[in-house]
Amino acid sequence: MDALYDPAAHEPRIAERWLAAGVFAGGSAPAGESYTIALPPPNVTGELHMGHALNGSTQDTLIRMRRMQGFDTLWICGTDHASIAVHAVIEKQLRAEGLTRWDLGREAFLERVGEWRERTGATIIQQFKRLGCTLDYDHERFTMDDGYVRAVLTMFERLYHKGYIYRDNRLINWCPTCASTISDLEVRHETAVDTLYDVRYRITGSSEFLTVATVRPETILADTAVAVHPDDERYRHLVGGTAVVPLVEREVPIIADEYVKMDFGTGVLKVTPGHDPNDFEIGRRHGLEELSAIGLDGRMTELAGEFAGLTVTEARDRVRQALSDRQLLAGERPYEHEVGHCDRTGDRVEPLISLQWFMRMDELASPANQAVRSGRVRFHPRTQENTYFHWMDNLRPWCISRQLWWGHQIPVWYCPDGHVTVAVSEPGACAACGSAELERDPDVLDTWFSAALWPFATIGWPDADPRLDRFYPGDVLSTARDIINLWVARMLMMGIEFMGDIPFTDVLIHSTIQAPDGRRMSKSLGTGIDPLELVDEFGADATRYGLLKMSSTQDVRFDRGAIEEGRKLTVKLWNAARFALDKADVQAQPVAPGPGAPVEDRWLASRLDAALAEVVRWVGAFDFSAAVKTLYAFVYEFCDWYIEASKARLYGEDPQARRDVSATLVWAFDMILRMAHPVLPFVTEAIWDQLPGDRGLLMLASYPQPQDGMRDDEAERAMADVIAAVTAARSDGRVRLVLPHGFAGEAIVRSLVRTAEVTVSDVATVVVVEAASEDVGAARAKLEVELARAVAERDRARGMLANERFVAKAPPAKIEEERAKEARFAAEVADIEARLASL
RNA sequence: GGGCGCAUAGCUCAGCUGGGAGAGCGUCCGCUUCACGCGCGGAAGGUCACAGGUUCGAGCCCUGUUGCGCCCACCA
Repeated sequence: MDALYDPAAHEPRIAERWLAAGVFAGGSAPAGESYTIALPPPNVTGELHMGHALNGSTQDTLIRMRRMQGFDTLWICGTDHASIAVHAVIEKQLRAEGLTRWDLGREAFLERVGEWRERTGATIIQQFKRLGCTLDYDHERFTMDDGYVRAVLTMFERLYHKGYIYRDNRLINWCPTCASTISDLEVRHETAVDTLYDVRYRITGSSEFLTVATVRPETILADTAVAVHPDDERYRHLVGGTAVVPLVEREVPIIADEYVKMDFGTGVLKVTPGHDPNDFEIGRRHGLEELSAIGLDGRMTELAGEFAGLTVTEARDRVRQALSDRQLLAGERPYEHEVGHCDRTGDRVEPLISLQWFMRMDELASPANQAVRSGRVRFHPRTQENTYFHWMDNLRPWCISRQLWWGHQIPVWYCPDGHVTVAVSEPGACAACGSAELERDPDVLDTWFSAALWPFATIGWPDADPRLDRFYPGDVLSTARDIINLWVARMLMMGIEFMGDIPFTDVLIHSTIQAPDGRRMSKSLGTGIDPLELVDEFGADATRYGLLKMSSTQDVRFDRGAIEEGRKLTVKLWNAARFALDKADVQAQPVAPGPGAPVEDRWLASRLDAALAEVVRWVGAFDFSAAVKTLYAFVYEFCDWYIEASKARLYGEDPQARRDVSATLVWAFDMILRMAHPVLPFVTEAIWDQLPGDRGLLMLASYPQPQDGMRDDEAERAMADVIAAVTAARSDGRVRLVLPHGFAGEAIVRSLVRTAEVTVSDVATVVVVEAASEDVGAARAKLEVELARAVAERDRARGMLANERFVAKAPPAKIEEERAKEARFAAEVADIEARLASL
C-alpha cells in the first residue's frame, strides 16, 4: 500500500469499477424490499453546486446503506429542461449579440438551445459520478425526452377532461423581459421605495373632488371605478354616483366594497381591474369593465390615448406632469411597499389581464394535504410541514401557460371557429366541428408542471411498466426548502391523482449551506464555493464527510474544517489499514472476540457494536451529522487504543497471541470498512481491495447488523479504568498503572515511559483483582478507584435527597428514582469495601 | 402584514422528555519518527444574546427586548 493516501489516484479508478458492475438499475436484489429515491433533477445545463453535493451525499449514503442491507435499491437519475431558466440564460447571450429570441424565431431559437445544451452538456451527471453517487445512470431521464413528453401531455389531457385545467381571462403576473406569464410562486416580493401620489377625481355633478392615493398614476387610464368602504360615513352619500377619471375624462361608478381600508389615506381607492390583483377581485365582484392601459409588450396601449406607445416608466412621469398641469395632483410623498419581481430576471412583475391556461388544485390538494396530516408522509424536520400546510390551505389557480418556446408545447389545437381540441398527439380534425384547419397553441407549460410527474414518469408511466409496481411508491425525497411548494406539494398531488398513492413517505429538507460569512452562496455575489474544487483538493470521501457533518435541520455556514476533518478520517483509516496489512497476519480468518478473549478485544467488540448501532440509528433518523461524528469518534478510539494495545501481542514473541490478535484485527477491519462505506465509499473500497482473498466489491457486501450479544459492560468498565488511569498518569507524569490481567498494553506503557520521562523501573504493571492477583497492593489500588467512584456517585444522589425542598416538592417518581440510585450505590460501596478488606 | 426558525468556548456547531456545560477546528504546553506530523497526549478558554417569570432546580418551559435568517402574502 502507498504510504500516502492520494484520493485522486484511487477515486476515479474505483468509480469506474462501480459503474462497470452495473447494479444501479434496480432489480439487483429481487428478494429484498424495494427502496427508491428520485434525484431532484438538476437543470440540464447546471453545474454541481454546494446544494447538489450535499443532497447527493445524503441520498447516496442512504442508498448505499440500504443496498448493503439487502434492499432492492433504485436511485432515479435525470435532468430537467428548466424552461424559463434556460430561456433566461440563452436570451442573455442573445442580448449581448444585440438580438432577441424573436429575431431568431422559434425554430432557430430552439436549435440554439440544442447546440448550447450539446456544448455545456449534462456535465452535472458526470459530476455526480465523481462524488461517488450510485444513481441509475443507465436509465437517465430528461423531462423532455419522448416518453416523458408523452407523460406530460397525457397528464394535461386527463386533467383537462376532469375539468381541472381550463382557459380563462384573468389577471396574471407578467415578466416583461421573459415576455411571459410566471406563476405566483415565481414572484419574489421585495421592498421598494416609490412615490405615493394623491390624485383628485371630480365628482360628477359637483365641484367637489375625491382624493385617491396611488403609486401607479399611469394606471389611472384604465380605472373603471372608485371605491369606498360601505361603512364609511364620509362617503356614503356618494355611493351609486359617478366620478370622472382624470385625463381620460371617463365617468366611472363610485362603489362600496369591504376591501377598502377606511384608515388608509383618504379612504378612497381607485379601482383598476386590469392592472392590480386586488382591484381585479373587486372588479369581478362588481361586474366592472376590465380595461388594459398596458400591453403585453410593456408599453401603453391605444386606451392610453396621448400616452400610447410609451413605456410604463415614461408614462408614469408624463401622467404625473399632466395631472400636475391640471391641478389634479394633490400631493406626493415617498412610500415604502412590497413589489413583486420576477424570480429569474429580477424585473418588476406587471399584473396584466390575459387569456391563459390555468389549473385549479383544490380537489387535488385535499388528499395530498391529508397524507401529511395523517403522518403517512413525514417531513424532516417536522416544522417544515407548516410551509406546506400554509400553501396548501391557501391555493389559488395556477397559471400554467408560458409564452416561451423551450418546453412542453401545450397539447391544444384551435380551429378557425375557436373550438378547443385537446390531444396527446396531433389530431386530424377539430373535435367539435371536424374542421381540419387546426392550429396548435404556441405556448409551453410551466417547468414545474412536468416536474410534478418525476417520481413515476421516470419509471414508465403512462405505460404499464413492471418498474412502476416495483419502485412506486418510493421512499425518500430529499431536497431544499425553497421548492417545497413549487415541487414537493405538486408531486404529492399528482402522485395521488395518477398513481393512486403517495410518491414517497419521507421528505428530507436539507440545510442550506451559506458562505462562511453567513451570506447566501451565489455566483453573482462571488460567495459560491465549488464542491468540485473541494473534491480535487480533499477527495470525494472527505467532501462527502464534511458536507454530511455540516448538514443540519437549519441553515449552516460553510466550514472548511469539516472537510479537512473528513480528509483526516480518510487518511487515518488508510494508515490504520496499512498497519494491519503490514504487521498483522492478514491471511488470518476474521474472528469476532469471544467471551474468553483479552479484555481489550472484548472491549473493541463491544464498542464497535455500539458505534454500529448508533450509526444505523442516526442514518435511519436522517441525522447524518450525528452518524458521521459517531463514525469519526469510533475510528479514532479504535486507532488510539485498540491498535496501540494490539502492538504488544503483534510485536511479541508468542505466536498464538500473534495469530489471535491478527484474527481480531482482520475482523475489526472487515466490520469497520462495511460500517463506514456508505459515508466514505472510496477509501473503504480501496482498502477492501487490498485485503487478501476474493471479496468482490465492498459496495455489494452486506452491512453489519448490530448485535446486542456483543455488548460487554465488564470489558467497557475495565477499559474505561485503564484509559482513565493511563490518561491521568500521562498528565501528571507519575506512571502508576492499573491494568487488567493480560492487558497487552506494553506499547502504551513504553510510550508512557517516554512521554512522562520516567524510567521503566518506575512503571508498575499490575493485575486486576478479578484475576486472582499476586500483587495485592495493585489490586487494592484498583479497588480504591472503584470505591471512590461509587462514593462520588452516591454523594451525588445524596445531594439531591439532602435538598429539603427537592424532597418536599419533587414528584414522587423523581424522589423514588433518587432513592433507588442511592441504594444501588450504597450496595456497591459495601461490596467494594468488603473486597478491599479481604485483600 | 402573517408565520417559522436561530442567538452556547476565538471559529463551525452538538446539547433528547428541565437535575453533572460538550465535540471538531484553532491557540498554548509536552511528546514522538517500528500505521499515520494529514501523528500522539495534555491544558487554557463559556454570568449558554439581554430583561423578567415559572420551578426545590432552567442552556432547555413562559413573557418581553435586541440582533440575524428564511418562508408566505392582493392594503392603494
